[in-house]
Amino acid sequence: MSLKPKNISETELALLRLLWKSGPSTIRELTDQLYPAGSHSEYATVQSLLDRLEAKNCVRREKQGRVNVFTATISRTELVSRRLRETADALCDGSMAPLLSHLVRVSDPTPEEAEALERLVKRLSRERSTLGEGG
Amino acid sequence: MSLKPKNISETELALLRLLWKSGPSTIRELTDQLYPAGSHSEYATVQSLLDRLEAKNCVRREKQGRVNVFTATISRTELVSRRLRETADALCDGSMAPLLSHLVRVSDPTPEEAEALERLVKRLSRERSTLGEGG
DNA sequence: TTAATATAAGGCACGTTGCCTGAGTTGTCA
DNA sequence: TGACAACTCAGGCAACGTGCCTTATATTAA
Repeated sequence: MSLKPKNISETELALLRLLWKSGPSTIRELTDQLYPAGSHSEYATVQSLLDRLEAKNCVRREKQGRVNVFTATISRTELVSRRLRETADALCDGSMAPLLSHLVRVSDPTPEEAEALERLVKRLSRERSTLGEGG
Repeated sequence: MSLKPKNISETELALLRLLWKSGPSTIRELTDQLYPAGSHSEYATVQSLLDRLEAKNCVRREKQGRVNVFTATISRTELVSRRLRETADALCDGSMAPLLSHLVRVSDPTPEEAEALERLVKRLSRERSTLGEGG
């Protein structure tokens, strides 16, 4: 499983965002948020999207009474990590360093942010031992 | 044009990588690198890919004599930038900060790299005025 | 001329994506 | 009981992207 993390489409991501924001939800709750005027067909659309997200190991369904409650099984951070790695692999020979330096350069850093980064780096050198988990 | 920067596929990216490495090239040269045993059909495949890259404003063709010479019109850095922005928009409400802090955390920094980062940050506070070009 | 090479135009099979229909199941209420 | 609503599941469809290929048309060299 999870040999090749399949791509997640825009609409699927919209559902994940809802799940991250609202926590475990039913199809009905998700449909009402994604398609406020949604009828049966929109409901089925959300179901299809959830089916595919489940196949991609991004959500888990759980029968509660007679309804399914869906929970995100992948975190925002995990997806961020995955996308950064994909970018590094595709464009930087797998190295994250160019991404990092690029971000530092273009992230429109105010003086305070630059300071924060500096603090982050300093904190890093203390916490180094507890890290190393790349997700 | 370039309203919505279209996605660039894996194979298209392979061509861009060649153009970045070798500079302006003919279809023949690109085909020989991408499909070492390539015949007519592979040549046409490369042509299709270049057509699409041209439509996406990623390469430019220029007739030199009777052959077309293709040049990348988008840089690796530009693509990195675009992908980071897409990730930030899709997952972090448009903010680059989470990407940055994530990268700092997971980029498996050795003490030397941490130092380098620190230097980067310091250099940043000096160079800040000359930056701000994001695209 | 013939042969080789470059180009252009167009199509094809396959997978993904967003959306939808139809049928069956379960629960509620008169 | 029967009518009705809501939930679920199976399946399909059109549009698009992608990688690949064929055919036809120039252009050049032998």
